[in-house]
Amino acid sequence: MPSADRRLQPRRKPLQVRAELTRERILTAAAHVFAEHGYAAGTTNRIAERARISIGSLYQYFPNKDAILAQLLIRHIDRGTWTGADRLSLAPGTLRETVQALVRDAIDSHSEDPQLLRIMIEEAPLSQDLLDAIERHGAVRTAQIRDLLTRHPDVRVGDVGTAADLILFTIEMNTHKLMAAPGSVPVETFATELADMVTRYLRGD
Amino acid sequence: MPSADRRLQPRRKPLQVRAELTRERILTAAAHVFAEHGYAAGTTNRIAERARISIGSLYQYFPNKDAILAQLLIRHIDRGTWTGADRLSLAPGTLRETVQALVRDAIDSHSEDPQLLRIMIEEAPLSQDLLDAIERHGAVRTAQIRDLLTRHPDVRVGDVGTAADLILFTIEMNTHKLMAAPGSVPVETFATELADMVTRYLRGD
DNA sequence: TACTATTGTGAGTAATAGCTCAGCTATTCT
DNA sequence: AGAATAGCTGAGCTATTACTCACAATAGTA
Repeated sequence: MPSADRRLQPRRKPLQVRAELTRERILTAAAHVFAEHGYAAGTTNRIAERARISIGSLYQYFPNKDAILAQLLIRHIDRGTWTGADRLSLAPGTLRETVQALVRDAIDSHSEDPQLLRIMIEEAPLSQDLLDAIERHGAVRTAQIRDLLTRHPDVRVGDVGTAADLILFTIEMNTHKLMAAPGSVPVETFATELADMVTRYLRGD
Repeated sequence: MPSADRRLQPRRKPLQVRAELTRERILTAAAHVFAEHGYAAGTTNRIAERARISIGSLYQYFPNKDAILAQLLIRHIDRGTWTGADRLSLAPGTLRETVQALVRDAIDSHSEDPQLLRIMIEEAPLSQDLLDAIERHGAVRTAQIRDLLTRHPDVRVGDVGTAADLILFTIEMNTHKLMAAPGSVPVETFATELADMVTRYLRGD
């Protein structure tokens, strides 16, 4: 763990303001390009063109194409769009309310840029470093939910760890499918049913 | 629907036995190569090399790279690995037994070559034709499950259509995750919990 | 054996995309 | 102002890969 993957590190640190701006333009452009064309067809030249900077500048701040998507993904995670439910560890409430909040947080995290998120989830060539980071993050969330389930009086489930994994993944993937599709299903209905399923499961028979 | 996507049609029909053999070798090799290297890195030259035929022969039976993966996917669907639960439409039994059978069928369909299936699901560049075929197939399955739910006396759910979508997708994705990961979770435990979740949901409060 | 149709070959082509580098411009420092 | 540093440029290099085509080999037929 002492030596991080150099292939994801920038080759130059932006010191001046305009440099930081350039970096931002690259990331913004990349988000648009990846969302629109997908990862493979989202070429670095296209990104540079959209950012209105030269291809050379792009490679001043990102050592390779993968690093750009990695940065976008890390930002998304850090920004808390995947961790919006942290507060739930502390907040009380009925089981149904709690689960509904989980579902709503998932929907929120997918609302910002569903297309980009789809690309990152489905097409990104994830490096081991990035996978580890995501894995660690997932472990934290699972632990939080496990605590929550353990504490809640209404939860009656065999193994709390398995249950935490199961409901987190189920909520995440169903939400992903819901938001990625072009409004084919009424959001409210689906969200309610999803919350119902999880709630009934956690309550036991 | 009268004009199928020509880009997926072979340019020559195998008439002799050795030709059919060659075609088979290509598909077998492609399955291995895609599973091992992924779709992008699974080059046509690598496939030909593994099949021990020339790259030219490969392009005699498949017009392009996409068509090879498409053929593998179509085979998988036709082979019934995704339709193993058809019999459930007729078979009676308790709700829990029925759901458990659904889960087991899903696991079976993912057992054969989980890596290849992962590639096909996550990395395949699906043509519209192929998407339509999958869509149609999915609609059939959903209809079957909807019928099943409608008929079963123990099912108490608001909208049967939404419920069918929800449980099919949930079972499919959870199974996919379970089988794609290298035995990180005990299969039996997870399968039981998954079946429990779906069963409790369908039974209503 | 001679003829034809089918099948197989693999060096080579065309297109694409990630990425470099020598030189230029802008900003900061003294 | 002049020097030093930081930032920017974009033509083009290098590598890769899907795919072609002129030809060779094999199988079927009489």
